Amino acid sequence: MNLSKRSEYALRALIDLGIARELDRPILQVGELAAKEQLPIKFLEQILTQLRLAGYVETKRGKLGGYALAKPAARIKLGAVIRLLDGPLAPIACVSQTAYRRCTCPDEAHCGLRMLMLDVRNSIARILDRATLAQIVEITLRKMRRDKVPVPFARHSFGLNDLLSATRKKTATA
Amino acid sequence: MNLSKRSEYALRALIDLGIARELDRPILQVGELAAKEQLPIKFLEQILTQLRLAGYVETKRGKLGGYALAKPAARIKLGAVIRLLDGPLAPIACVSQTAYRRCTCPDEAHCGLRMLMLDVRNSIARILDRATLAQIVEITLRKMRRDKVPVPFARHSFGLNDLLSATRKKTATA
DNA sequence: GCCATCTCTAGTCGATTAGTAGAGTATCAG
DNA sequence: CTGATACTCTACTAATCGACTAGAGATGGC
Repeated sequence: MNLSKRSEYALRALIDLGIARELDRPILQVGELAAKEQLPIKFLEQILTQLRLAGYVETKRGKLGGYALAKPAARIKLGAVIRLLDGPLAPIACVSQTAYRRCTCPDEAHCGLRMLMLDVRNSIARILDRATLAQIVEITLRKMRRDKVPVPFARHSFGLNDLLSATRKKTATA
Repeated sequence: MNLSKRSEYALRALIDLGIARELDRPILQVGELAAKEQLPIKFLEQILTQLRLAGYVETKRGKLGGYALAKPAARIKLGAVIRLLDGPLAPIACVSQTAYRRCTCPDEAHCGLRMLMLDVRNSIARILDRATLAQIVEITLRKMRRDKVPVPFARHSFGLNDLLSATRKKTATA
């Protein structure tokens, strides 16, 4: 019943991107993400590319480039992300809704194991297909604030870039 | 979120043993099990040995030997069987109750992914740790009878052995 | 044009999965 | 007591997968 590292890293990165956007830092570089989550940078890069091809993130190259969510966090279902990277949620293929495959048991309709696993798969899918990135981000932020933990990606180091983008934003929304 | 073939075969074999016992055929040979479930015989043998070492089945060697459940089906929790063969139920180690291990995320208490996966793991465990072999066997048998499907392992071929054991049984219970 | 950043392709290395093979040992019928 | 039958134990393997690593290439801002 394992989640692969691939999926784990993908979700952690997406959550970070969601948090960052919430804090008005829509773009993060792969290096920042890797540092914050302690992930191997090149591996994470691959994963982000996969997320890009699937339309979850978009990228900007060159200086001040990076990765950003490509759509509203509320429209990113975590189940779909896991399916993209790890394949079906179902423990065995004969109970998968999205990638059904017959198993070797002689009579599927009366297979006790199948009934049980169908139950498990529905339970997993109910959670993961309902959960959106926005929900996770919101809960995470709320918990961090409640516990007075420093929130990541907040712009505490005011370098030139930060000042510039802050100014740009203010004038834009004004 | 995969169940390994190992676990799948183990559960199918246990269910068969449970059904067989219910039909007064407490002992099945590995060949019968493999034939009914279409499994590679030597692989299944290995798995059954593992189940024996863990106390789920017991064996009789020699002619008329085979495998039988070593305890009441009601006391066999399917979650425990899967844990034995596949390891923890949890999708990631940092939410496992039986085999917790810290993950690399910087702050476990405020990790959104962890909260989500904890939910998933509890959901899986709730099903698999409650489900007993007896329940599965009962449901399976009921379904097969309701649909008038021929029940496996019923003694329809009356060979000498069957007659003998039937007689023995009658005299014993009389 | 320079540098930071993403992009693409390939390779690596160990672990795991799903088996096979075969000699050994216990049991029971006859 | 002997032979057939069935489990037991150890070893091996081939393929796949998971989790990276490496490095040259493309792109964009300044």
